Amino acid sequence: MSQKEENICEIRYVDEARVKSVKEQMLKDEEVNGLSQVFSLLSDPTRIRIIFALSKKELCVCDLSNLLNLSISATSHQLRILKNARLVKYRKEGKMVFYSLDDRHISNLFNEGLKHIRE
Amino acid sequence: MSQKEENICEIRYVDEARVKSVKEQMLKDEEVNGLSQVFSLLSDPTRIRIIFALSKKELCVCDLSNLLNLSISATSHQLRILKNARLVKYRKEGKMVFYSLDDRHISNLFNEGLKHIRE
DNA sequence: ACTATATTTGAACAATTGTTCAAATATTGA
DNA sequence: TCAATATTTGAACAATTGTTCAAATATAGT
Repeated sequence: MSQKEENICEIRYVDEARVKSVKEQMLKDEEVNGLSQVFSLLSDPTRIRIIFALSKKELCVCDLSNLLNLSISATSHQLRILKNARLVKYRKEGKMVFYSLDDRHISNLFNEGLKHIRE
Repeated sequence: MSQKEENICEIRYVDEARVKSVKEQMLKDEEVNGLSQVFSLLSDPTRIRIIFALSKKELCVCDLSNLLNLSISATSHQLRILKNARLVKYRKEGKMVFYSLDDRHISNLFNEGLKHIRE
């Protein structure tokens, strides 16, 4: 985040008014970080497949692992990340833990992404 | 991507029908990769700010660099990534290069993300 | 209590990525 | 052609991240 001042085009920029105008509308840091976090969560292929699967059905770790052809450990690690971000919730039934989606916004975001790539 | 078979819950999974049903609806690899790429592009704070800025106004590299308080080099690197992904386009005017958004889907995705974090 | 099953967790490793620095292009005006 | 400005590029470095492996919990049945 730190950089030398002389490297930031401080000499003369072309349209000061334009820069100022955009600067005033610019997103707050917390908004930028929030966006970054959500998009990061959705940027991993494994998590994408998990979210898609859970959008269809509630599944236990073992079923998910099988479905995704992924080790149980890796599946669990990713589920924890999604759980911490409150994108999924879980329910215990005996030894098994069932996961399901826990965010009504995420499907919209996800589908908007699908729309984009299918164009 | 490679893992030992015995680690993938091959012994017995609980609801074979459920797994099968989801498996049949599962996203294609290319769709997963496509989604991953788009969300990755949107997951970096600097690129988020660039996209937001360009959604307001066409800007040259120098102006953008100034606006973001980022080195010109770093700005240019990120612009190239966005250009390669066809999210931004550019226009040369003398020594200067002006960038602007080049994807009508991206604003929707972006705004859906904003909706999510603002909830 | 003991065993088997289901899941979680921590450490380590490899791969990816964003920024910096230095050098290279590109364009304009003198 | 020379100097100045605007941008691009490549290499290197640090930081982040996803998977694996091994070990730890947790739960149920015997």
